[in-house]
Amino acid sequence: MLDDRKLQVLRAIVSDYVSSQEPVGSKALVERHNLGVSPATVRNDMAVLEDEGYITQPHTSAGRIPTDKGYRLFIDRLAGVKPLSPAERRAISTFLSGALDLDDVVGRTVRLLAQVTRQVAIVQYPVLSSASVRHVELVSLGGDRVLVIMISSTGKVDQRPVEVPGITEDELAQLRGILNAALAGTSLADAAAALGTLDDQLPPPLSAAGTQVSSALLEILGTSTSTRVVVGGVPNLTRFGAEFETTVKPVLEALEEQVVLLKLLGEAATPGDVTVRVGHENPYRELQTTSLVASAYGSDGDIWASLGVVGPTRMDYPSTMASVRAVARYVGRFLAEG
Amino acid sequence: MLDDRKLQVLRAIVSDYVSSQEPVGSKALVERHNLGVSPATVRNDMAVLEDEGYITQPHTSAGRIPTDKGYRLFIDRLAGVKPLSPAERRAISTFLSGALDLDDVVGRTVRLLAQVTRQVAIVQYPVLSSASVRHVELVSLGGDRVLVIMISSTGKVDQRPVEVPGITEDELAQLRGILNAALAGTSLADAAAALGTLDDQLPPPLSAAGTQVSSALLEILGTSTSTRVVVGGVPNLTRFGAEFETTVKPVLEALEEQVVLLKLLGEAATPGDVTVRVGHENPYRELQTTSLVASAYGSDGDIWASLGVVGPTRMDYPSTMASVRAVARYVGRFLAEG
DNA sequence: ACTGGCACTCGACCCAGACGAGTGCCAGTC
DNA sequence: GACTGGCACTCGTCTGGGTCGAGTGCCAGT
Repeated sequence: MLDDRKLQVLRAIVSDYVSSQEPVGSKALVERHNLGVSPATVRNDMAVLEDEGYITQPHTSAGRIPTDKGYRLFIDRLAGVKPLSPAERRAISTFLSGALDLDDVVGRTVRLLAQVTRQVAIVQYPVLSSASVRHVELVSLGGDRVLVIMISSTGKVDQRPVEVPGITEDELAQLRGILNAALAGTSLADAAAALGTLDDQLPPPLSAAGTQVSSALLEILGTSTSTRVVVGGVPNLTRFGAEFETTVKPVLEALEEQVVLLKLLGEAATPGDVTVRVGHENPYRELQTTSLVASAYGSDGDIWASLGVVGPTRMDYPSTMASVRAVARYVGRFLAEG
Repeated sequence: MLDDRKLQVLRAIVSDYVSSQEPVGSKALVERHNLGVSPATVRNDMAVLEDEGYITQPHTSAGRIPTDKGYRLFIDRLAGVKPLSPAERRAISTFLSGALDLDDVVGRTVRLLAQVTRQVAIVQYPVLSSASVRHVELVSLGGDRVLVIMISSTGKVDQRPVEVPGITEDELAQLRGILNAALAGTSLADAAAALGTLDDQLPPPLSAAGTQVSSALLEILGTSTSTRVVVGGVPNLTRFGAEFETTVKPVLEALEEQVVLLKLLGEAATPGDVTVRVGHENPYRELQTTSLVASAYGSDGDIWASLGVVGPTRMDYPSTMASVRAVARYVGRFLAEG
């Protein structure tokens, strides 16, 4: 059905179209890639590829452009891995040195990814159900208010204020000790359970406060497994194409929806490997004119979160995939050491 | 020079152009606003207004559009305050109820502002040199690493890891006590000074650790006076106009530059009042096709930070200004109570 | 000081024609 | 049977000319 040369033709179409943004015809194809056959032959091959749904014509007298299905085939079977340029390699291996804290790491990562891929970059804050509670802190805010702080083993800090009428500093210290004894070192998943049994065991003067505090902690644990994402490189969308209001607006809207982005990245969950969703393979209508290239990152098969880029379906998949993979690996390694 | 009617003509031009986005001619003006004079008269007035630089013609056979100078005059002398609609009023007074923490407050604010103004909203995290240190916390991360955490009276939490070789839990507790005794309750500005004198007074076993920790605290104090900004409503830029690559891209780029945004908002520092920068009044070239409407927010003359919106110069100034002012006031009040 | 009238400008729109890239098909060749 | 050269055909893009009309500036008249 699809012999070797037809695949080669498809590959040539994809690569020409990606670089020129214009429908590619048989003659130009033969000229630029030495296929060893005449334009007429290529035309026949193209007709077959079109029948099979891999390419399409915008209009009768124009060249062909790849369909989503065509890109898919290209990615699965035709894309060689394009090695990173030395400059990119260098940028990736140095961009995190000197990072201050987690915010800084994520911020730098998103900027780097946007820069090397020239697409919109999306980075999810690391979160690990396998992470553990490092420390719980209770701080009196004066009056009846107490700030509950939880620090996880990733260095992430969450806080939440609660109302605890009439608690003394001593009681606070006591409660702090009990909480840390019970929670410190437990995984985030176990911590929730531990909190449940804890409530009953508190001495009466603390029980009211304990209920308040542990419900705050539960909230923190809850939100802490669905973290934020950060987006960068939005200006790159301007290279998207002419149709502004119709094409770019939905994408911008999707990018402001944390929930959508989280789901999107969440589904790209195999670490080490790069997941690509081309156009309509994407479940979100707003993003069906785009492709997502994403990868999970983590350490030793332990997935922390995902990152990736979103761009027009006509993107340079080989190098984008290479960049995303490289960045994901590097961030994983950096955070594991850090 | 500019008699009453000429000003009225300018006002009419601005308001018509803002709503129609198209150059407005003398005839249409007379029809829509009952100026009581003929188109020819209006034309004469327009000629004067054009001489003075308040309006301009895109091309010879077109109507007039306001210049930046025209908008400026409009804002200073002609814009009546447009009262908020009941729906807006309601939205503004309820959008913060149930906010969880500072992130949530800022996030909700930026969304609200973007929604009611239909522009790009920018909200700066509250920061107060007049704020004080609520609490300093040191948490051992295992090994030689210690996490330094500072909580300010706004509820903002900053952290930074430091290397402190061979410190014991006891010493950590001791240091924590000393630091809190010295810093808790002092303003962020005074805290830096207090840290300086503290170093000398530490008992020898703590002095090495103390140096590390206090330099981390100084960093936190430093960054804590120049906080982050959050941007929302970017999809609203699609209503900007046709010229995409040339007009919108620079704006998008500016919006990704935290530094630029901070400076921009920083200059809009009078609380309670709304500052407007029209087009070229703006120091940043990327934003000279836009207007900024901003206001500081705070409590009792105590400025915490600023918020505002960025949009095309042809925006509805009266209602945008009303919305920004209302939101700024409400957030200030909310945070003061909260 | 205002108005009605008039000549003028110039962008927007429409139409027709030329151009050319690209196609599909077919008969011919290796 | 696979490939090729040739050819008629399609159709989007570009160009140029012509019309239309909104809007202007100016001027003479009230």
